[in-house]
Amino acid sequence: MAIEETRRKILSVANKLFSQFGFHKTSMDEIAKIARKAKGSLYYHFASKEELFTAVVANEINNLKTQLSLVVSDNTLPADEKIKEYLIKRMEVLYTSANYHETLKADFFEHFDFIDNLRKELDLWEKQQIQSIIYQGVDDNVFENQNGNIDVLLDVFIMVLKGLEIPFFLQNKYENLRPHFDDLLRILIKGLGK
Amino acid sequence: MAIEETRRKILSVANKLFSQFGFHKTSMDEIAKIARKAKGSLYYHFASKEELFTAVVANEINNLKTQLSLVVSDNTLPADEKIKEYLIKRMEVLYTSANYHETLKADFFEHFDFIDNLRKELDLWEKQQIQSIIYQGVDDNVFENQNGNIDVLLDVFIMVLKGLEIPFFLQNKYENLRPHFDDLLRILIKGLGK
Amino acid sequence: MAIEETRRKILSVANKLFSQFGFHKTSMDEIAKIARKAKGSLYYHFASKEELFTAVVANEINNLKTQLSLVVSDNTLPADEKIKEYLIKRMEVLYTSANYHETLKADFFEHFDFIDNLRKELDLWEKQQIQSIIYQGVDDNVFENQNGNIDVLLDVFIMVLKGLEIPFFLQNKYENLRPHFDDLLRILIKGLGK
Amino acid sequence: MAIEETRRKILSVANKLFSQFGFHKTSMDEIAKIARKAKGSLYYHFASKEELFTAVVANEINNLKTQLSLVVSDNTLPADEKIKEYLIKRMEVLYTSANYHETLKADFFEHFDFIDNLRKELDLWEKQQIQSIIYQGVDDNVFENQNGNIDVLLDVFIMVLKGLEIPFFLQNKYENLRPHFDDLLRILIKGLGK
DNA sequence: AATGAATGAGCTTTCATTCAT
DNA sequence: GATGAATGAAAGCTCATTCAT
Repeated sequence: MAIEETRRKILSVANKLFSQFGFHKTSMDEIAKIARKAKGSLYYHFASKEELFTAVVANEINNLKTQLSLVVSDNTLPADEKIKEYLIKRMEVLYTSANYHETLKADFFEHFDFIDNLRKELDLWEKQQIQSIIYQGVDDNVFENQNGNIDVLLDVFIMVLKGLEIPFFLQNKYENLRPHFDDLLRILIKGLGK
Repeated sequence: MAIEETRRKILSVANKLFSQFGFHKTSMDEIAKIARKAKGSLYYHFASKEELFTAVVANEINNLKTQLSLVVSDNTLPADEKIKEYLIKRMEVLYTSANYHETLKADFFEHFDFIDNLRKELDLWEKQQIQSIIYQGVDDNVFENQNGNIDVLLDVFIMVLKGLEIPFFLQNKYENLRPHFDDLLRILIKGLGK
Repeated sequence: MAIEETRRKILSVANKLFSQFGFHKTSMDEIAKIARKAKGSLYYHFASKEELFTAVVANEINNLKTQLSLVVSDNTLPADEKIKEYLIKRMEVLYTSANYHETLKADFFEHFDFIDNLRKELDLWEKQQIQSIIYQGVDDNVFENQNGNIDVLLDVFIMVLKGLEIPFFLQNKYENLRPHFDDLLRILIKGLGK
Repeated sequence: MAIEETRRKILSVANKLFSQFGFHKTSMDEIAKIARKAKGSLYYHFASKEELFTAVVANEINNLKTQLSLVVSDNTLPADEKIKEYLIKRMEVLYTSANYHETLKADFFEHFDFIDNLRKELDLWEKQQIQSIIYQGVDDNVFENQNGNIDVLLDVFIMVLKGLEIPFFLQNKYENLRPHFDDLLRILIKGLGK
């Protein structure tokens, strides 16, 4: 119990600091001080700064998955609305998952290889989810069949989806652009739809 | 002349290293060593590491603007094709502008204020270019009038545009996704179009 | 215990080097090397070079206060002899407090604000001590009442007192001038006295 | 002419900057920039930073000597008033000779050997001046003969004189203490006098 | 399980000085 | 006489990591 408590405390403080100041500008020293733990303790629980950061990000990815699963498995929604819900929920969760942004930094920008696996796993998982929605949409005659070339449609959609992470969240334009959400989705769905 | 040569050499080496290793992992020491200049010389020409980085990015932004201007001012293209060309050219230039990616890091990620102005200026400039294309498209009856609410359309388009920077280039998926370009554009244009 | 040992070792080496070469010409590198500690260790114990220097000076000031207190509280001495003893003891202690001289540099010369507080505190403390001696002297009818304007007398005396720090010690003229001490004091006391 | 003009300009700017920021915190770069001269020009006229500083100080010492000579050679004054005038004039000139203070720093504190000669020369010169005043005073029966031991009296007086440089000027207490001047002098003269 | 003192490699930056022109 | 580009040694400081306890 005590050990779990310490680990949790460290993770919690690390989460806050990494998201506030970024990976580089957050030092192990500061995490230790704010968590009221010895610096050595951080290394007892996490082999390195990178591993600590990875653990923090893993937490948020799990949270994102949980939330999105609820949408995907909601069978009361038609495919076009479901994909809209998926997008909105995704944005909302990411908006509060500050460290996932750090993942972006790490993965895209800083060439932090140590985060790669988490990213790739999530990418794959999301692709599967959206695939299932699109298949549902094609089955239900909501989406165009795309001449059977659904994989391309899927790739494009994911591409846009992930692309939106940046302007929406990293630039802190969520509030500004939230009102345009419907327009965006209309255009995307129209592009997808029959 | 000699001074220009030195400056160019430093910029050139800095460009290569920054794009290869990122801002943080590139040290002034290494830039100096590879450029075969004294470390002090870097500081003679650039007041700080940040200023050197800024100069590198400014170069690439100017290059990007020059290339895009050619597309925008090409009056032989209809609006829908012009916007397609704009997007493609943008991707191509960015693909070879490795340090613009560093800008992204700087701006989005590390909150490097010193790059802010360059980014904002470019954002504004691009918005104006695309605005002119969309207006042309509405005038020529190629795009829907959007009930006169062209600004929203503009915001959404730019949002997608900028969002695409990430998955396409920073993940080095350019080659993978290049074949899907037409599909993406079809969907986007269809979303925009009448 | 170990930590105290390390701290003391650093302080001791810093004391020696600062007094020998001055604040500027003593580098943290050299202190570390001579103390056989890692440079990082200096920064573990002292946040900055300035703080280390301040700690060194604080030590000497405390020592000075302790020594002078013995004189002031010695009630077997009449005021004129006590003030003479005070002056002599002051000179003697300062003569071996090489880094207090650095304080002078810091305070007077280099305008090092970070030493200001220590200096001011000491100034105030000394003023109080001497004030008590002079009051005693006036009470005991050893010193002239100065028409009740003792503060002026006090200021002048302290002025001379502090002024003497320089020629006596910083110019290493202690040995040369030590023999003239009695003459100096005779003149000063005569100036003060009835 | 032009060459003299350049030299003068450099000296003038150096004087201002050294006195404002001190020797260490004034860089050759800044002197060159403010003097609107190339850095290389400073080295054409002065072999090193130290030599430039020395030249600046030499100027002020000459000025001090000139002013004090006027007092010493004024034969209308009795010795006690002359010594008072000497002290006052000395203070006044020093108060406006900011770089002489730097000399003090350099000589006393920073162990700048390169300034030593100037200091020693001035010390000797002043000792001669004051000696002549005291001899005049003894001759005129204004000062006590001190049992023929005038050298001691001389040393003590110079000691106090130089000691006063610090509290009066370097601590910027000139204005504060100017009103106490008469009291100080009264005490000193009383100590010296019959 | 936890501590925290100690480490050392690495960083950016400063600046007096040199020298070809 | 004057320039200013170039130098390189040195400085203060940071921080992830280790390890004896």
